[in-house]
Amino acid sequence: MNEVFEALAHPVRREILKLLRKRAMSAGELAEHFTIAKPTLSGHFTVLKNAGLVTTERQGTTIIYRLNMSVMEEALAAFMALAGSKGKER
Amino acid sequence: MNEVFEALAHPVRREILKLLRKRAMSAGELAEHFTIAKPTLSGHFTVLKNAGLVTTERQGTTIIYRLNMSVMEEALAAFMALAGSKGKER
DNA sequence: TCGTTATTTAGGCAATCATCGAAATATTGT
DNA sequence: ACAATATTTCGATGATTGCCTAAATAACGA
Repeated sequence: MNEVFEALAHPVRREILKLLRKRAMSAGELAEHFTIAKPTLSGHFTVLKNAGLVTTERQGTTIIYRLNMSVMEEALAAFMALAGSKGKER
Repeated sequence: MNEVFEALAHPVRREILKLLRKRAMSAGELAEHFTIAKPTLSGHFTVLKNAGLVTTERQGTTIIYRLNMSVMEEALAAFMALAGSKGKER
């Protein structure tokens, strides 16, 4: 879970998650939304992947990134445990 | 909000928040729960304070730290926006 | 005012992070 | 086999982080 919180600590990585929330995208498509160099972005992808927040699938020469909702929800639950919300309230 | 996510990225800082969730505590009381040096802990306090996650109040020679629930809830809302939960679901 | 307690600030150091350009790898089409 | 495209890995660099010890600050009581 620590890796998840560390992954969320960078604004670019949070923006990536936000984009993937709408739909899965290739690395190149994601890159169009940022001005930083591709190798830098690729590093961010790796952090998100290691945290389990995204999964990848190769499609020909492109690699599709998609959000891993189950880990996102686990993270949300962990955050709720911190914030004090019971998380089970009707 | 970026400062909040950065503050949450360190396990010691998350543990501090967890402790403060139960009750407000002085810096010294908090320090009893950790093995790291007090100046190091003091640095973590500063990060949490700058993020708005905690507030302080001096009581004589001790300084009381307490959780700032409103910021915690804002952070939770921001997280929900990422995780895709609508946050208003019954 | 002096000594004690609580906490923070200062200074230094090693490790990690974010970034880049260049090079490597993988896949597809010709 | 080669060229083109998509993406990652490598290697370097400057900035930031986390940690420590020592010193400074703040408040109190004798």
